[in-house]
This record gives sequence, C-alpha cells and structure tokens, in this order.
Amino acid sequence: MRLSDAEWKVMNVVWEHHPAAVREVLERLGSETSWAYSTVKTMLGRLVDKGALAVHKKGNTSLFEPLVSRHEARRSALRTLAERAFGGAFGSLVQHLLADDRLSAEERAELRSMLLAEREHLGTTPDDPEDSR
Amino acid sequence: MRLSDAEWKVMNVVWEHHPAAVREVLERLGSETSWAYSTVKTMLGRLVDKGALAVHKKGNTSLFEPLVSRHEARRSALRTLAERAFGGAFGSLVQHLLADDRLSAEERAELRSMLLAEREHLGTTPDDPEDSR
DNA sequence: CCCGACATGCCACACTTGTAGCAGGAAGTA
DNA sequence: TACTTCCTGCTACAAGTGTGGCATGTCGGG
Repeated sequence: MRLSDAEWKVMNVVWEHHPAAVREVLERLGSETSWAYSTVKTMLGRLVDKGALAVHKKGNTSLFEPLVSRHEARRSALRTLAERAFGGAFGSLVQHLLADDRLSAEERAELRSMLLAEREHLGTTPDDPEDSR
Repeated sequence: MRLSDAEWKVMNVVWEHHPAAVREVLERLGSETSWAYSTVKTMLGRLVDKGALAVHKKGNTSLFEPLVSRHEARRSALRTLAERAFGGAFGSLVQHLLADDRLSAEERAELRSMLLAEREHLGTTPDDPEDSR
C-alpha cells in the first residue's frame, strides 16, 4: 500500500475518527490544508480505489473507513524508505536517527529501555495504542 | 531535496562511485533495473536539474557527481516520513521499528550499545563511513 | 579518410499526484 | 411547493514520474 503525501493526510484523519464523511474529513483536516471540498472528495475516492478505504452509503452520503491499519501503512512506508534510502538496512536507518540528533533525550531514554527490556521478555512488545486500525 | 524512487536508485550508484558517466551508472545499476540507456540519461539529467548532481564534461561525455550528500538526502527522507506517517515523532518511528521485529538481533545489539555509549561521550557520535557525500 | 560505436540533446507519452470545478439529485426549510 | 444546501458523479488539468526513442555529433581504429 503506497500512500502519497496528500493521501497520508486524509488517512491520518480517517484513522483517528471513522467512519467519516467527506465534510467531516475536510473539517478535521482543519488548518493543515486549505483544500476545497472536492479535493478531499477526490482523495477519498482514490483511496477507495486503491483499497485503503471502504465506503458505504448512509442515506445519500458516503461514509469512509480504513481497510488498512495505520500500523500496516507505517510498516510499509518504513520498509520502502529503508529499502531505497538505506539499502534495506533498518539498523542503519535507526543508527542514522540516533547519530543525527533527531531524538530528544527522553526519546533516547525510552528507546534504551525498550531495547533493554527486550532481553528479558521477547515478543512481549506491546502495540502502540495510537496504532489504531 | 525530494528524490523519487527511481532517483534514489541512480543517486545510490553515484554516491558510491563518482564521478560517473551515464554508461557507468547504467552498468553499476546492474540487475537492479533493466533500464534503457536513455532512461538513465533522463534520470541523471533531471537530478542535475533539481540540483542533486553536478555535471561537467570531459571530452564529449558528461560526468556526474553528487551535490547533496547521501547523509543529507537520508536525513530529509527520514524527516518527511516521520512527519507524514508518524506525526513528526521520530521516537514513535523508531519504536515502531523496534516493536515490529524489523531488526535482526545483531542490529538490536548494536543499537543498544550505541545508545549506551551515548551516555558517556555525548556528541562524539561518529559518522557512518557509508554516509559518503 | 571513413565507419561503427558511443555520446548527447530533444522529444514523447502514459500514469500518478495535487487541486478543483460543474451539473444534477436529495433533503431540509420556509 | 419553491428555495437553499449539501451530496454525489464526472471531468479537468498542470506538474511530476517512469520509461524510452530518434537524430545527430564525435572519436578511435582500420
């Protein structure tokens, strides 16, 4: 599932609140974009076409909801990036982040403990609650 | 600097060996693509246009070399991804990687030591030698 | 000196992405 | 019922991407 920039914006909205009608999405996008109603409509339509959203009609209005989870989308975006920009090496990707001063001290601390925690209970990695589907 | 998929492929080649002529790039792409000579030429041209490569002629052939470092490109690709897919939270991005079983045990170990090392000598994060410019 | 191989410059063309308008139907309201 | 409002379906269109052809110029070898 390949999402373009604009598509990410609308998917993010839909993931956070669904089912959602066109106008709803438009409103929730708020100041993030200054799209016309039709633009949002087009986006949603395309996302349905590519299987990222399902649509079902309630009365005369279409309601959309995600067919792919945010988690899935993130996963695949990461894979793509890792592949093309880091030769497939996820480690080198993370390394880049760490070496590059992109993370706050707290984030580093958190990651440190995540990595350490893994030693003990492997496989017990809890899902990010934000990773809704 | 925004690179498309195909552009990443040729940039990767040029970063790894430059200056490079069209044919050279084509050959070094090897089995990764089955592009025609002209395709590579077009790509290189576009990359020059967008300021990613510099070209200078040696006799009748054009030689290309990077104007932006791989590091820079990676940085910006990561930023873009983090922004659109993770709401700007790099931490959450890395977390995703870790939680998602994307890293090999060795990579994890390596990261662990990177994170631990940071405690002692902060700011001494050495550059990845692969991060050539 | 001429030919073949390779280079270049320029053009093409379909598909995707970003952005949106328009016409016509449904639904609430005076 | 007539009007306003909102929704849908369809169309558009420029810029960016992926892919590559063609004509023409140049250089090394016979």
